[in-house]
Amino acid sequence: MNDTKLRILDAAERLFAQQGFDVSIRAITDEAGVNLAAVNYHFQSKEALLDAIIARRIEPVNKRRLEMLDAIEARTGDRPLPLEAVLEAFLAPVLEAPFEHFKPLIGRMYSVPEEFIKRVFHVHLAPIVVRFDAAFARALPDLPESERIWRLYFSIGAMVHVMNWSRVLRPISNGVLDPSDTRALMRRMVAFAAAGFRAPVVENQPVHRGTN
Amino acid sequence: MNDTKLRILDAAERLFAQQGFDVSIRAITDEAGVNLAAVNYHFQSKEALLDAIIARRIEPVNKRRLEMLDAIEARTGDRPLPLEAVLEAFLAPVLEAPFEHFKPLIGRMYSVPEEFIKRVFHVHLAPIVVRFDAAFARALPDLPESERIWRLYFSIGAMVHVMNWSRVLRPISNGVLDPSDTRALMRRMVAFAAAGFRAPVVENQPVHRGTN
DNA sequence: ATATGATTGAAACGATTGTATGAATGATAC
DNA sequence: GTATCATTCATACAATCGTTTCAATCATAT
Repeated sequence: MNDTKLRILDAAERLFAQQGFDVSIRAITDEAGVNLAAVNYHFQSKEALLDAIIARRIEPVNKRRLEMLDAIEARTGDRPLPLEAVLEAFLAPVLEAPFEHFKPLIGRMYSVPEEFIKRVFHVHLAPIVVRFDAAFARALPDLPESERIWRLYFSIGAMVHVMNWSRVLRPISNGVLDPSDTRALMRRMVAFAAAGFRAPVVENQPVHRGTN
Repeated sequence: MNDTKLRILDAAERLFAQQGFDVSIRAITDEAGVNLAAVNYHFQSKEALLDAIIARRIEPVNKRRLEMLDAIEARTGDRPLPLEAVLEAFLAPVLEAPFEHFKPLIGRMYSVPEEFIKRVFHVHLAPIVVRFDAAFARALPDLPESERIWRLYFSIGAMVHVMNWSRVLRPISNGVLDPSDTRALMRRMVAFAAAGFRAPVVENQPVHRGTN
């Protein structure tokens, strides 16, 4: 790939992750050390640049997620899929992605349902969600569909929230939370989500209010 | 309160919830049917207006959360706090808030850790989190502190994510998810988070990869 | 009725935004 | 070496931004 084009991608990714998606093109080209017009030359517009940045990082992560899921299904045969393994296939490639600014970048992306993000969702996210929902159905055949999808979204929410606050979790928790240990974080999240997925389905009655 | 000031608050809240925080002051004053200069007259700046909008909605919700927690503690005495009830006190006032644009508004707010949102966090959110963390500690006395705080953040993430995507959850789930039934949603989330809180603490070893 | 202070109004400010233009420079093929 | 195409450059454009100014209008108290 062209050198300036790469420099723009890297600089824009860095600034988007640090300051949000409303960084000016001038700030990007300054950071990249290239001319102002280079963005509209190599990409058509600022929005297309953003698409390219997201795609560059999401694609390999999604590829890894599907690879891990394929491996699980291959070695499981016709038996129910192991829930923790499916969760790991869904979470680990994201939480442990080797891209420096991936967490805040994706965290911001997930949380701003503007027009452009709906497009990103349909292109990059929806196929993954559909594929994994089928896997969760195979892991929990007795769980009703709506309950299963709700719990998948709860799990995604936990993941996104940690990505979003990864830079501030340590200070605001007085150092108790350490998001840099991605392996331990992944195990914690898998344990939490797996238990949530296996929770008894709530009936149409008030929640328990008595003793523990 | 002054009429124009109220109209600005309502219009800005509506537009912020619908379009995000980068709505122009002109769009707000047009929507409110007031003069452009009214925003900088009644509030000092656009940022102060945003503070006022957030505070107006968060304060009564937090008040309700603490009331419910107080009631739980009062009727529990020295015994361990009932986990589901504490979760309900934390989640219900948010999920069932009677403000029309509350969900997308708070959803956006939680997910944009800009400078202003750090201030909002310290003013409105941190005291609540500290208070409820103590309650969760009383509900789960054997759960290590770091694990407890992680799981609280996972639960907050599930809540925020649903708030953030409340307007699109139904279409992208083909109508399976219905966020408008806040009572049922609250029960589902309590069941999910409670099970997550009670999950066995993960050891320092790879997650289970074998059969289910 | 008149004075006083609060509020509203129209207009303009300087700064910044994304994008477009056309000349200058670069590299590559013949 | 020269022609051809891709790339870079400085500059300008029109639009929009948050904020300020100051006169006009309103409400209220005396």
